[in-house]
Amino acid sequence: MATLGDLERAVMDLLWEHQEAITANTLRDLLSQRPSGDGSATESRPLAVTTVLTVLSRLEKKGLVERERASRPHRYRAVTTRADHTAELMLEVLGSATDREAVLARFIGTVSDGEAETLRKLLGR
Amino acid sequence: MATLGDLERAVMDLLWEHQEAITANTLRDLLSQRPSGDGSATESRPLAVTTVLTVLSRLEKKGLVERERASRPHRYRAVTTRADHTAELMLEVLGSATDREAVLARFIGTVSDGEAETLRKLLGR
DNA sequence: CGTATTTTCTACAACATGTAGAAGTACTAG
DNA sequence: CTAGTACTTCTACATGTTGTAGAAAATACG
Repeated sequence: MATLGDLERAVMDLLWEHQEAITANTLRDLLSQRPSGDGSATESRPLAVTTVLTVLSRLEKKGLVERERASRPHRYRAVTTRADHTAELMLEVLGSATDREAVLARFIGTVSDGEAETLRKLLGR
Repeated sequence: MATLGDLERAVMDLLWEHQEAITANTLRDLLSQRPSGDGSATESRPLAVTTVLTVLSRLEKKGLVERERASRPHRYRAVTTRADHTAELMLEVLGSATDREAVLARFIGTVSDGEAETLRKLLGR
């Protein structure tokens, strides 16, 4: 599976938020603003741009990101939307099971009421 | 997330197949029979029993396996069913999304017809 | 008690990820 | 065209995870 590390994840989140392709420098700036998830006011030193670039090429290799090599500071964008990506992951997980129906049963049984309602709507009753 | 390696996965698959708790030695034997997934006729890869034991304690630490320390050759069993585990994973993935509805929409859109039918039944009021 | 079995400790190679300096390439102002 | 600047690619290392197993310790059996 394509499991992402924390930084990779943070980068993808930013790319998913921006429909426009953005540069590594922009990403670095955005990353330095964003608190590192745990809520602690860790005003840590910003990442080196090379760090961001490394992560971006890794994400590119994984097929999650593509870059415009044309524009001088290369611009990067997510290949899929976050929703697509997440749905794909879910399908991948589901696909790994031999007993799909049983999985779906547990899944439905645990999902929130609101989500169940959403699903009902989506499945067009 | 709790991502499993190939061997860990193979061990879990075997434990999930056996409702009875089984020993590391039994597992090793079962593993040596099982072809390594890729279909190649790679016969016999006799793992050392310590290897299996290491993997089992890691899985125990991850909370996926529990062991009966009482019986002399310890016996191991999966804590949850495979279906439960898979459904949990799916929920975890879904939970990581900010736009749950969108994810569910893609998910439903991609699931096979049969599965959609199953879901309809499961959600059936 | 001595030996065979079982379990735990310790170790290492390979890979993934976070991190970034060094070195190379290209673009712009003179 | 040239030097300096901006950008990209290479290379490197620390840490953590997983596959793999020998060495050492614990336990059971005769």
